[in-house]
Amino acid sequence: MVIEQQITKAIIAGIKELYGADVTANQVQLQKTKKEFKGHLTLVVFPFLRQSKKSPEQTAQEIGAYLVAHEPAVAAFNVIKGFLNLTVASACWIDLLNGIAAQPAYGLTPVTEESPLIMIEYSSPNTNKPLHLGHVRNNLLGYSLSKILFANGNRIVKTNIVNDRGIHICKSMLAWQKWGNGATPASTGKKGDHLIGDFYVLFSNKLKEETKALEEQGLSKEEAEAKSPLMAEAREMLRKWEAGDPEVRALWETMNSWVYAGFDETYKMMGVDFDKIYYESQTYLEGKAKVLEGLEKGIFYRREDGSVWADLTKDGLDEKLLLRQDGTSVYMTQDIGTAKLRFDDYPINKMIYVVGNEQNYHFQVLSILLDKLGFAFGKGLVHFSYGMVELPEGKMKSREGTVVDADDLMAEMIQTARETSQELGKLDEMTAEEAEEIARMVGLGALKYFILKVDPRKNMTFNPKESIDFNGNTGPFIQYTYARIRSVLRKAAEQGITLPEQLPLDFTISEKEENLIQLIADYAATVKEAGKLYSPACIANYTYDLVKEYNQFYHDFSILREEDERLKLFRLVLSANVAKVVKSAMSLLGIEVPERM
RNA sequence: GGUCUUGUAGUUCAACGGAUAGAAUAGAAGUUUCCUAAACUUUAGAUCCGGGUUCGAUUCCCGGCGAGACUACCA
Repeated sequence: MVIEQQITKAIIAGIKELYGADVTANQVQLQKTKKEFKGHLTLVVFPFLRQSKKSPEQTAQEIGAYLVAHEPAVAAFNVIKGFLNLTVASACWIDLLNGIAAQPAYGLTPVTEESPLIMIEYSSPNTNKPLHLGHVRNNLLGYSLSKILFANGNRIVKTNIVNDRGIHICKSMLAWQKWGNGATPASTGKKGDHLIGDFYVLFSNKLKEETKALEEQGLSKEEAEAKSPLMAEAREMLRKWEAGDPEVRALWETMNSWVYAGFDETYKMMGVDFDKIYYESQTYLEGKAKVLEGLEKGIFYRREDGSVWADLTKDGLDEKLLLRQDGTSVYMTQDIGTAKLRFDDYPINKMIYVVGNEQNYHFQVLSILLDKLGFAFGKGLVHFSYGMVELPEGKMKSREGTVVDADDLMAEMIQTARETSQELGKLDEMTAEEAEEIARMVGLGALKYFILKVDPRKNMTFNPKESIDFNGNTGPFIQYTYARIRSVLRKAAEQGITLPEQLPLDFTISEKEENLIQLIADYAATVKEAGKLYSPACIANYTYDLVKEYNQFYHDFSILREEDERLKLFRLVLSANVAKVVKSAMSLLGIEVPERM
């Protein structure tokens, strides 16, 4: 990074001197040299042909010659077509490594009181069923994004909005009342969220029986559902809830508390957390008030049946319902209320919603509505929209029972990690606790890495079997490399070798090693890019590149057997810094790395 | 129908408008007196189709075709 800036400056000066033209740093396309060519950095000279009025080759030759003569960092150059490949002096690379070694938090931007405050919402579960694979992607993306933005020098508030009210919860409650026989998490040994989820499924099944019977009498699906006594009971329960009926509220409180206990367990296992949790039961009234306020100001309008709407046809969208004819609020209304509360609570500079892409339209509308209502942040809200997770067999369908449960999934991943380790005899010398801890890190690392390495916008296929592959572009492979480096460093310490804080600059290292230093140094730029693009995938793929490169390098020789003491120390320092960067990068993904495995 | 997203090796993923489109996996062939073989080496294989902009297009624009999501008084 520093080297690039230095050379960019020299190039600008060179073009000024050679062709008398002024160019900006933006026009200087200095990129990493491709592997198959000699050199570290490549200048694309096509943009400068206008100034030089010469052929690409000749222009590149002239700039190259100038740089070698005037810029000490450039040791040599070669020209291929319109590409000027520059070789940077070894001493520069060692100097760069010294600089990185001296910074414990290399690549990370410190956060101060004055840093921008970003609120990031993710997870957002319903309280009527346990978390599934889709939530897993959401949680991992949200958590990783918060770490990445923090690493880029932002203050972060992680938040969760729990959909704790509505007809869906009433369905679970009703089923529990009717057929639950007083079951509790304690009495059944089930996690609270799973217990409630089971009752929700039970309700759906009973309802299906009922509507099926009605449909056979000639009613349409909608009519059958409208006439179903069970649905009527559920709706009645929701009405009572809204009216504050003490009995319904008490049941609601109890059942929600079971669910939250279950969620907490899942979040803890997943390694995600929140700074502030909002509940829709506490925000929907706020939203209603805000909508009525907008109605008074003439931003919205009321239809004859009493329902309240926003006309967004001028914005190229449809009309949107905000309050039902009975005055109750809808999803959008609640989001308006939640937004208001949040901005009352925190001086937020930017709001990011991590929500699936099926809600793209919703957030488009929300942004416009908030703007119309006079919230300064409305236009700037970010909907971090991610794609669906599919299975090799196709989409997850709750109706067909193909939904992958988050708890089950994590348990399976850990179990597979455990079995694989046992087969390989890796855990023989460890205590049971150590082995279990490593199985946990590896199993979850495999899951997290597999999901985060994919571009968030894209739909992805999650293959549980492949994800825990210990080869290739996977979490375990990266963890393994890290553990191996740590092992080398431990052995070095046992041999009484202490790593110098600064390496001398006056010895030669191989081009491969120079490339590796370059790759380590790229970490800082990668973190910035990930912050700009909101992309954990960026970090993941970088980490794999680094680890892969290191493995090839490492395979060629034995560091501890190296007889040249200076070279040995250099390689140890190099390894230590690879480990440092890998650990830091993985931490941005929310993945732990074991010291041994 | 409309809006948005997306289309790259058999498969899963990469590629600020730059060189011969990278990896991984599955396939084929190898490597262990070596700090952890969960590794490494070699090999074969892809940009949906048609136009346009450009010195140069997987990338940007237009038109097809395919996939997905949304278009609820569900959340």
